This record gives sequence, C-alpha cells and structure tokens, in this order.
Amino acid sequence: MVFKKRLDYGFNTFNIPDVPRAPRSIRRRCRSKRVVEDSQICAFELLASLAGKLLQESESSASSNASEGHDRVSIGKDVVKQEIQYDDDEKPLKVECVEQGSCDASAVASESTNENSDDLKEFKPADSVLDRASIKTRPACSGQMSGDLKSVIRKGNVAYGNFHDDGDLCSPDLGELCDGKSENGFKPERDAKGLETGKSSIANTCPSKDPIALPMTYSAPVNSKRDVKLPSRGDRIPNASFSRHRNDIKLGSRDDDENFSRFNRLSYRFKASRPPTRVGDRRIRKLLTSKYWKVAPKLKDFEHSKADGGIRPLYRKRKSYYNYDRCQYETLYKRRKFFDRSSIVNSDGGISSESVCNSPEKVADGDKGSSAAMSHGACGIPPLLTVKFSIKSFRIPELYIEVPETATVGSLKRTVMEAVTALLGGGIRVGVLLQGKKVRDDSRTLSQTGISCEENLDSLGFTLEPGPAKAPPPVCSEEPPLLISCDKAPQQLTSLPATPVVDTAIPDATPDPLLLTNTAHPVDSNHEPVSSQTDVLTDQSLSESRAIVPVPAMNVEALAVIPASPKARKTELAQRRTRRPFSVLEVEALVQAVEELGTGRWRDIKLRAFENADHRTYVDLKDKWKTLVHTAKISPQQRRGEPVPQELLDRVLAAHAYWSQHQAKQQGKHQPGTLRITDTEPDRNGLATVPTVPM
DNA sequence: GTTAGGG
DNA sequence: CCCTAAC
Repeated sequence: MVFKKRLDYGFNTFNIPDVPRAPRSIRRRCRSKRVVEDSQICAFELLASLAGKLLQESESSASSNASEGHDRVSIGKDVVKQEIQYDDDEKPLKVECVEQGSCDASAVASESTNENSDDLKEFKPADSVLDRASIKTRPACSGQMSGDLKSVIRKGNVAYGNFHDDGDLCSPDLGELCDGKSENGFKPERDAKGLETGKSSIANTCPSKDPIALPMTYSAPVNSKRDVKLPSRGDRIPNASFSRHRNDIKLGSRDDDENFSRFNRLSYRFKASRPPTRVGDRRIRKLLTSKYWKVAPKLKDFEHSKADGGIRPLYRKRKSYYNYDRCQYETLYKRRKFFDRSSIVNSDGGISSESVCNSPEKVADGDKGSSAAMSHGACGIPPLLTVKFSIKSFRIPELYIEVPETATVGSLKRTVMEAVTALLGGGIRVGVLLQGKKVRDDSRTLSQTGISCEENLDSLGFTLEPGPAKAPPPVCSEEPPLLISCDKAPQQLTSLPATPVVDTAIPDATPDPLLLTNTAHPVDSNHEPVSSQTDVLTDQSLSESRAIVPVPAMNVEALAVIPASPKARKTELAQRRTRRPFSVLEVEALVQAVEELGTGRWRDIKLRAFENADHRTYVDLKDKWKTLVHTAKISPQQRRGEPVPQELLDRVLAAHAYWSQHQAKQQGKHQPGTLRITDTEPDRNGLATVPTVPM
C-alpha cells in the first residue's frame, strides 16, 4: 500500500503537470486529485463493487423499467457515484481532456454527459478504458456483467443495444461502436466500470476477436464525434489505476504451480520495466549482453545430479533454481512498484502479445496508443487523419534456448521466461520498419515517412530490440500522428513496449490499466498455462484481452521517481514478494524433512522436500520452521491463518527439541526417536519419503 | 552461496 | 518475508 500510494502520488504529480492545461472546472480538479489517490488505492475493490452494483441495478432496473430513461439514468448515476467516490481521478481527467477536446474516450464521455446526460450516464458504467476492453469483449462474452449491462443499456439506449447486437462488436466496426457510443453517450466512465467489464470479460474468457480493437474503438469514437482529439491524460491515469487492479488480481492468484507460472509470466512483463536487481537480475543482464540465451547449463546440472545422485549437482541445480526463483520473485514483487511501466510493456504487447487492430478508419485519438498516440494527443495536435495500426504480434529478437530433453515443460517455460525477462529487463526499444528499412528518424511524421500511406502499411513493421529503451518524451512528441491505422495490420508489428528500462524513461504512459486487468483475469480464469512462454498468444481470449488492454503506461512511480530522486528506485526494488502461506502439505513436508535432516541444513531440506517449489527458498523454510516452532508453543487461540494440525505441531516441537539437543548440524544421521522416519543418511538422497509439495 | 537471527 | 552479519 505504501508503495502504491507513493506511486500514486508520483503519478498524480506527474499527470497534473503533464496535462496540458486546459481550463478545468474547479470541481473536476478536485476530483481528479482526490480521485486518483483513492482510485488507485482500491481500484480493485471499487471495480468489484461497481460491477456488483451494476449488475444488480441493471437487473432490477432492466426488468422493471426497460424503456424508461429514468431507469437508465438511475443506473448510470449509481455507477457514476461509485466511480466518483472511488475513481474520481479518472473522471476529472477525462473532463479535462474533454474540455481540451482532445481525449477520445474522455471526450466522448464528457460530451455525452454534457449533452445527453441520460444516455451517457448509462453508458458510463464502463470506463473509457473499460469501454475499450469491454467493448470488445462484451459482445462475445456472456458474462453477467456484460449481460446485465447490455440489457440495461439496450433498453435505455438504442445505440448501445445495437452495439451489442452487432455482436461482432468486437469486430470490426469500431466506427459503429464509436458512433453509437458517442451518440448515446455510451462513453462511460472509465474507472470501476471499465475494470469490471474487463474483468468480466476476462473471467468469461470470452474470446474477443479483436483485442486491439478496443483501443481502436476508443479512438474511433472520438473521431466520429469530433475530429480531433488530444491525447488524454485521463487515459494515463486510468492506466495507473488499472495497473493496480491488475496487481491485485495477480496477487490474488497463487499457490498452484500453474498459478505460479502465471505469476512468472506476469512478472516478466513487469520485470521488463524495472531495473534489474539481485542475483536474478544480474544473470539476466549477463544474458542480455549476448544475443542468445542459453539455459541449458542448469538443466545439465540437473541431469548430472540425477545421474550422480551426488549432492554436488543437486546443489548446483538448487542454486540455479534459487536464482531463478529470485528472478521470478523479484519480478513479481517489483512488478508492483513498476507495474505501471510493466503494464505498459504488457499492453504494448509484451513480447508476444498479439494485438489486433482493426479499423482502418482514420481516427483521432489518443488514448490508446500506447505511446505515440498519447504523446501526440498531449501535444494538442489534432490530426485530421489518423493512421491505425493493428499489431498482432511482436517480433522479438531471436532467442535461442537450449534445454535437454529431460527438461520439463515447466522448466522450459521458465527458461523462456527468463530469456524474455532478460530481454525486457535489458530494455527494449521499438523499431519501426518500413518496407524492410528501419525508420530511424523519430522526428519525422508518419506522413513524411510514408507510413501513413496505405500502400506502405503492409510493409510496416515494428520490432522489439534489446537495448535500453529510449524513452521518447512521453508527453509530447513531435510526431503528430495519433494513431496509426492500417487495415491490414502487419502481423509482424508489434506493439511497442514502452520502455522497459524505464527508470529513466518516461515513456509515454500507456494507458491502459485494462490490459492489466484483462491479462490477469484471463489467466486466472481459464487459461491453462500456455505452452508457450507467452500465454497471451495462445489464448484467444487472452490475446484479446491483452490486446485490448494497452498496457499500462509506465508507472507512475517511474514518473514520480524521475522528477524526484533516484532514491525512489530503491523503494521500487524493495518490492516484497507476495505472501504465500504454507499449506498444510508444505508444513508436513517441512516437518518431515527437518525430522530427518535436522535444523540447520536448510539447503538440504529445501532440496529434499521443496526442490520443486521454486517459490520456497531455504530461507523461507528456515523462517517457516521458526514460525512453526513459535506456533507450536502458543495457544491455539493465538494462532492465525490456516490451522496447522496439532499433530504436526507436536512433531515440530519434538523435532525442535531433539535437534536442539543433538545439534542437527553435525550430522543428519541422528533422528529423533519421536520422529518416525528413518533412516538415514541425510546427505544424499536416501530419504525420499518426504513428499514434495509442488507449489 | 549458506546460516542464523533480528526486524 | 526481508535484510544482514558472519561464515
């Protein structure tokens, strides 16, 4: 929380300054500031609550008064209220944008609000951000949320209904959506709703056809209504909030291996943004230096260990794992701090994300884009013509991975992950290829470069290159082009990741918190661990969601940090690992291992009982044992968390007493009489009895 | 890199 | 869980 707050603040500051000053209403201002903080803090909950409300409302209202505008309104109001309370920030921002006339989503929303309060309100439920996401997904999704909303909306607004009806919404016709939205005022508020929608969609796993579409949609609406739109800050802000949500979500998931893996995946995304630290990071850095990453060594060690059965090998292996874990952990933890950035990365499409783009229409917009668009908008340049880019996937630098046949799929994933992490961690740069040639002049406009020509769009590609990302000035870039659109989005395109390295970079913020959410959700909901490192690709739904979400912009923190001081980074680094309480099974395994090996040999214990639990380090085991001993000594009433069977606690005390006397360290041979097991030599592998808990 | 402890 | 001293 603390961190978050910091971030938020930083973000706020950042944003505020960024936002081009436009006349804002006082009210809005207040809101924005307030909101930002609040929303960020508990965006997730807010979303959840909002969703719940929306559903309820929609149900009741819809059923009772379908046609009445009032009903709608009421719903909208409720939603709005909540949003305001929780997510005020975004709105205010939006408002600002609107005033400026630059924001897409926000603009739409504002218009709707102002012009057609009724319709608009109804739509509001979905945040702008959400909208994007939601829009795509909703149609496909059967989620309650979406369904409810739909019904309500339909009743109230024709446009909205149409939207859904199209069903294909997802598809392609952003224009329609946009129009409908704008007209109806669909535009919604971003905050909670957006998240909700995103969630619902994710949860439902509805496969959205065009993940990218959302962003597009976003922009589209703006265009439709108004030609010009500036980039909206609102987007950025929302992103921040989203990112948070995402984090929360992520955190929520855990414990399973799968989850863990997810974690990793997610983490890697984040990781990209944050500066490498610790062992894992170091490794990564090293890896980065070379074009290829080889993971094999670890595996080799592993094999040897098995063959030899010698401790040595195991030891190595363990170490490697340890490091690995470290990395993962770090990533995860850091992700919180960096999540913003990371989110950006993600949204952009991380390495593998597919994003889709659809509409070829020219739109002015801003929010979406991760970077470029935003920046442009910020500048306030209203491009008449916009180019839309659809990025289906990123092309990444060649990664060479070598693993033994005996390697497990999990290890392969980790390996890939590591490579990707390394890549991201090292910093990524986006390159633009036009007709096979790199476009190096960043100051040229798309039209000048020829990118705006449809003929060239086909030959347009984005690449991710290792190397410190240079962060283009986030806010205003000279480049005017807001969006790039290409009908045929070249597959090679990749979204850009903002700057991973980020600390320094202030890259454009990316806007979408949604992505984060989406990503998270999908993962949770259905996806199985995808085979490939990038889950995103695998899952349609996932891809969608991800695609949709743009990803978070850099993180607020980063931004904040920049201005502030380098120290901030430290804080970031400090990110704590997510808490993963030991399960009874794990405790059981730990107790048994300690009974056999004694205390003081945590590395061996780790190897014996938790070798496959990458998230449990020997330090963790040692700490757990410490707490177990303490727990066993206190009264049951004083214990917290998942109750540990008394039987285990008794064993803990027995083993603790035994080894305290025998000085476990000396030799593992002695086993306490109380302890059951047996045999052995602790040193080697003799005892296999201990169950390994896969976590 | 491990251990052991304090925080 | 984190951080560190000590080894």
